[in-house]
Amino acid sequence: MSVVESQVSIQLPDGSVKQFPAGATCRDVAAGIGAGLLKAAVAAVVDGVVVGLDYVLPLGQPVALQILTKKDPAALGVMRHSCAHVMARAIMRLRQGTRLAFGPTIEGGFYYDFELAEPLTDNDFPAIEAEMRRLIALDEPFERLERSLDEAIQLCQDLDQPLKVEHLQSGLAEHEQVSFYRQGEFLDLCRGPHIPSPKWIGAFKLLSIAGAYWKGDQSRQVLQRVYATAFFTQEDLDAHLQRIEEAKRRDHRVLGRQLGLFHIDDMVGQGLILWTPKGSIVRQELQDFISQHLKRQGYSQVFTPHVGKLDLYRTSGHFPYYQDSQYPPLIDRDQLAALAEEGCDCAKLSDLMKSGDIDGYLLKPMNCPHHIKIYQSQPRSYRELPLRLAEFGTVYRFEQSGELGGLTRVRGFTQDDAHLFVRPDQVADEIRGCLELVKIVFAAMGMEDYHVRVGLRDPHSDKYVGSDENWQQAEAACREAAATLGKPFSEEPGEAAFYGPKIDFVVRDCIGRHWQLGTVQVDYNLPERFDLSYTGSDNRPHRPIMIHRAPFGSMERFVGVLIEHFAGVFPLWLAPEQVRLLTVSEKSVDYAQQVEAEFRAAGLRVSSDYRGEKLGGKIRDGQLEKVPYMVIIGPRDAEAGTVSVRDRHEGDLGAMPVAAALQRFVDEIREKRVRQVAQLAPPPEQTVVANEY
RNA sequence: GCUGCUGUAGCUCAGUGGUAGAGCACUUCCUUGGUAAGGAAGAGGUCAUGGGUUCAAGUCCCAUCAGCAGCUCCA
Repeated sequence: MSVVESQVSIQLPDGSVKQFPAGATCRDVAAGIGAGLLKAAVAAVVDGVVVGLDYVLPLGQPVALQILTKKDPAALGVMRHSCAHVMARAIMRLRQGTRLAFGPTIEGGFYYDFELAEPLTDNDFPAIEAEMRRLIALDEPFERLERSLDEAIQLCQDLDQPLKVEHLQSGLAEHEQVSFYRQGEFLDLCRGPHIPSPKWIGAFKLLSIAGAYWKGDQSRQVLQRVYATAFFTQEDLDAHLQRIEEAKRRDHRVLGRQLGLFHIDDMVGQGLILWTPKGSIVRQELQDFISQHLKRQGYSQVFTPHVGKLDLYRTSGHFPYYQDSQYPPLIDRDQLAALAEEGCDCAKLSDLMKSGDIDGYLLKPMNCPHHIKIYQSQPRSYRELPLRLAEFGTVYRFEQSGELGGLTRVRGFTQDDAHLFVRPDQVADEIRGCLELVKIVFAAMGMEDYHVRVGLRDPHSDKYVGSDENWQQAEAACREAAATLGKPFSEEPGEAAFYGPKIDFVVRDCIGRHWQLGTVQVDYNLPERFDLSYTGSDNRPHRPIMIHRAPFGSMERFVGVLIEHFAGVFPLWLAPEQVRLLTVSEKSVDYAQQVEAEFRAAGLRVSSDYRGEKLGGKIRDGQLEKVPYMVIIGPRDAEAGTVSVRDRHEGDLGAMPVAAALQRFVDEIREKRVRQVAQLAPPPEQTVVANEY
């Protein structure tokens, strides 16, 4: 063995190379660099992999090594996972017989899944937190143990941890060696890495409790998941909790009620949105905006009904493929009566419906079948294509009750839908046109924070319709078009629609949830199912290709996301109430009414506050109701023919002639100016370290 | 759909098995004022719904409905 091979050789981030004797750990390296670094060291990165300080460095070839301190985003992830161990240890001490599942680091914190005889509630949090604080104060080190697979299985059996045993036998069966981490009496199967000791856990808090299926499988038992977070300092934790509070305040469900934008009523039904006058204005402005662009791009507006016969959806595939997520069909009254007469039970009825032996109507789950029938209503020539049919079409889907919430997941919603019937040579251009529209919409809202996802077929699933060849063509077309966007995009198998691949636009809301908004989908299958054709220049029939697209997704979801995006402060052109007139006292009401009439005649959405309140109180009310402009009118204004304009963002702008104020408002509306997008302070950076097997 | 929590005035929320509460909003009166809360009085309730326990239930138990968090799903 040469000298080089019997030594550890490392390269530090500054490029310098150092040698250490065999068996050296990352801690030894830190110590070799300096006592200060040794004291500050939390973990290390070796050749790009985050490891603990006790990691024994390999002999031979030099490795890149970086010591992590709490300033490094990856260190936060390591510490949080260690805190998850402390939490699990505390719960096991408080609850005998607790079975451990998984406890990874996630964005913003960590969780741990448990199987317990008696469920935990958040009333248990103080006791758990107190026990955790006690355990942290003991400052016992995290100690790594390596075991062979068989030893590990035996160990977990001895520890009475059946979930860990199962995981070792199934998920980790191909591993020869696995690792455990010990802290005091607590021993847990874990890949690591961990912080050296819990003294690094500066501040933590248990946040919530929820159910989660074992291994994410709906057919397995439900475990209890405890969510929590941890930071190196109390200040960071406080800031984090403050961000959560701030995010709650701009939740569209909260703002929607405060600002009177929409209402959901038990008597109408779950997930069915009632648009109030104010919310309707926002929606109508958006629809008008998109309609303008549709006209420019050569779309034809159509209207179709809310129901269609079952056969239509049998042909399209919606009824057989997605029965569970549809409202049950509406059945012909006489047919139903006749069946009842025969003593037909519900199960039989359901079978008859499936087999097509009785007919009925379905609340439409999608608009495409209706649009297809418009296409088919007359013979089509290649000269007519592309035919672009657009509709603000309302569709109904019976989403699982646990999924519903606010405007973002509902049972009835209106898509800004369109279907393009195109020749093969037009597909690429038309997809690009659709993407262009999406870009226009997002740019108009000042929405920069979205990502593009190309949804492909899951090769292992059989939920898709159509030939392999069609799918390959369509997927290639989507990839190609997405590449022209100039934004990085991800390819995600399993995210395709059942009839074709798609390009989705995904945004994040204020509490970190991701929502799919706009979508563009290429479809070779529905044209085939409906036997669509057009006459080509060769005077022979050809099959068109369909493109489904909805740049807003649905009006409901889009408005919900917009409420949060603007934190309820809409740009002037969208604001339900654009200008509010406030009188300084009742002496100025007559003049204010003249101004009000003038503003209204110019098309502004004006309201007035002529109450006998003091001006400060009226301003406060207007500000809380997020009115973009308040126009204050007092005796001085009546005298001079002016108004005093108060801008929600900038405050008092001073007195100006009525015409000047009007011009300002009209210009801002015409330009659809977006003046301010609400930003939440960014959280401290954390790299999520994969610390679960 | 699953697990857990919650449901009291329009809103935000107190409420110990024994007479239903507060703040804000609302109505009326007083106040007539210049850029984030002037004062007073009044009105407002089937304590989500349906059962049960109890002399007595907003409070304890069960079911249903709905909301929230998460899981699973999302054409």
